[in-house]
Amino acid sequence: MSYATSHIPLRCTAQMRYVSPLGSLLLARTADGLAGAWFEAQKHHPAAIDAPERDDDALLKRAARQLGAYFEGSDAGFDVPLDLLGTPFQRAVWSELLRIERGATCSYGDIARKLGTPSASRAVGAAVGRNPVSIIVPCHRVLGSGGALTGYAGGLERKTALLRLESARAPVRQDRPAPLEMH
Amino acid sequence: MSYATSHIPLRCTAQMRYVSPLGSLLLARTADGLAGAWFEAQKHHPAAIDAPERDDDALLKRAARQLGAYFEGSDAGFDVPLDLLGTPFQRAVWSELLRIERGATCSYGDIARKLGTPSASRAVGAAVGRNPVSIIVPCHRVLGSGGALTGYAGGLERKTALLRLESARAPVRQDRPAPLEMH
DNA sequence: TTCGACATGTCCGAAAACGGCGAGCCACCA
DNA sequence: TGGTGGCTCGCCGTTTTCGGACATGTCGAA
Repeated sequence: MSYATSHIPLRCTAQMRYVSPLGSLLLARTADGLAGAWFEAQKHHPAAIDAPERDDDALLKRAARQLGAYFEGSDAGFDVPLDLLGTPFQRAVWSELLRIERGATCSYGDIARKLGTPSASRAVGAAVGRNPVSIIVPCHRVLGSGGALTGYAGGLERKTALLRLESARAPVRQDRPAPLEMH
Repeated sequence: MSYATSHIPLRCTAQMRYVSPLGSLLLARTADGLAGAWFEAQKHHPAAIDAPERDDDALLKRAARQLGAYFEGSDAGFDVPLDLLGTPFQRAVWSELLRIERGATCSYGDIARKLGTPSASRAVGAAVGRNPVSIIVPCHRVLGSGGALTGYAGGLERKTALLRLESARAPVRQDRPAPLEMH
């Protein structure tokens, strides 16, 4: 059977919707932790999650609260337990993402080197793109080696907005300052 | 992801071993019912089931008890709730199996015709071979159109033994009466 | 500088292979 | 003749296999 993200929904025990300034997010948890945070209609969004919608779930509520603080500019960070379901390689990549500090960025090749497979930068790109927990697992902090945005499952506009919010010394050209909300 | 039987273990919540006169059976259940009963080392036996071994599970205990009665010759039948995980076609085939009464047999083509796909007898054979719940879902009652045994995931000897136990007017040639246990 | 060729893990679609079949045909024999 | 047994071929759902495509980056050749 495939390892694919499509098997995440099978393990989920509850889900909840959180409305962010950048659009609605679907949060999902397993018995062990937060397993998903997908923008509506983003790439690789799971088809359907066979789990009850629970606005009273403690873990999901905490995640939503911390996301709210994040979007208001707090740099308190996140401490929700995660349950990242994927292949060993993907989990290794996602673990590296968690070590990128707010305001910092790195390249796909940097991660490949840290994992000990320096030629796997392209595979790293694929794995980063499959990150199931947007924002909290900061896949938006990974850029091309030249500083190009190169891609984001939720759309490049959201990636730009997140980096700007984090005051990253963004290698992102901005002709004019744009509002946080996407047009 | 594949529909294959290999995803059954993912849903299982408990397992238990039952020792029958024809060999040891691994019983497994999901939240919804009995999902598997496999002979040791039979064809298509799932690799590993990530669920606790619970000898006190009510549903599994009931299944084991009814299997015990079955092997002692009782014709009380089974009333354990089942959760048969498979493709729509497989589930349709397995449902037909449940309608074959004890002591009766039918052919693969018969089932294909009942399903409205009279030319799919070969596909029926494949589906019957994947039956996850041996004995209780009586896949051993299906023979070739000429009465030949043709196959059994647990081995033809067990198929013969089960039919003999059920006193099916077996189209099975027996040179000499054999004991129920396999040699 | 620019261009092309690779390396790398995983997913996805298409295509081929694989069976717990069964009908039809033919050879062979009383 | 009629019956039997072996062989071939079509059938169809599922599994397996295979070839690209990717949120890239390094290296060598022109």
